[in-house]
Amino acid sequence: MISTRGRYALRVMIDIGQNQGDGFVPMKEVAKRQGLSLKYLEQILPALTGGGLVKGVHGKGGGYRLTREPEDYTTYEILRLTEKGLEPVSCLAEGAEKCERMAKCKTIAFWKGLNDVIFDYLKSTTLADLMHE
Amino acid sequence: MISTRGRYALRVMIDIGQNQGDGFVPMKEVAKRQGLSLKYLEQILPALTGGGLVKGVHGKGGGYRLTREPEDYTTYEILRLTEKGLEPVSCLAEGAEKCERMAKCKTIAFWKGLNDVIFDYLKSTTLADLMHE
DNA sequence: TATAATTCCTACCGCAACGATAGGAAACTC
DNA sequence: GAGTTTCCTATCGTTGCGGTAGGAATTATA
Repeated sequence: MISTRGRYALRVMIDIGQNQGDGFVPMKEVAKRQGLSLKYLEQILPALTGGGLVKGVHGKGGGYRLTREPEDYTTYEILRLTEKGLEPVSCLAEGAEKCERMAKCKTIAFWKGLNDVIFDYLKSTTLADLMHE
Repeated sequence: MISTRGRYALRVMIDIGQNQGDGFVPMKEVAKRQGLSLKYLEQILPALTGGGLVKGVHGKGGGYRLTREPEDYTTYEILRLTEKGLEPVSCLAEGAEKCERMAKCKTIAFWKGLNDVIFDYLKSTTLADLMHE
């Protein structure tokens, strides 16, 4: 289940892309436009700047800008940075402790297959696709 | 994220299918074979009998049997009965309160698309596929 | 009829994550 | 130095997860 963190991140990225012009978009405005809590968004955005998806500048006249063209972001990377785990089952997650039943597990291939269709979909959709919806 | 309820349900269904012969499979044996808590499984199985996926008989010599052939179960219906919600975002869930932003929401089509690839995958995989893994 | 085995029902519990709210520090502009 | 904005961290109430536990109802067998 995708949480609000990832969903809001997507909406924020769209909003920035549509409003940045050649300046910076302050979160205060995004929060107002999107009807979201500013304080909550402030908690999400450092993950996006940390991943290099947006550039944030402090102070008056500051805010955020995309660092690339919208068609060069996949939804996968936006969600990966903001969600705890995108994998549909915990044993496929990154830092998962190895399951000793893995070898004879009859369901693991099935879960990997599910993981693949999800990741393929997320990697094939760009921010530009969402902006021009 | 699929929880242990759904994952265990899948493993239990496989186990029953492989061990039922022409009798009934007691959960006690399944729990031992699968290394799972009997008490926890007892909590999951009523959902499956309620959905008509297995038949449970009480008492000595009792246990569970599949009600159909393994190729006639999709993983979708097994998970649907045992998981809270399979939808990747809450606004697509069954009893979700309607979002007033739905009309101008730029992400809803994206989420529906994700929902579709997941459901298609789950509906195209049968219990027999898992048993013969 | 008694006993053992099995499903089924319900309550409880500790833990972690979610979805924020809040306060303030740091950085930047004018 | 005043105002604005990002950034960092702490806190909080609620909910769900992953069980444990006890016992009632049902059935076969001795």
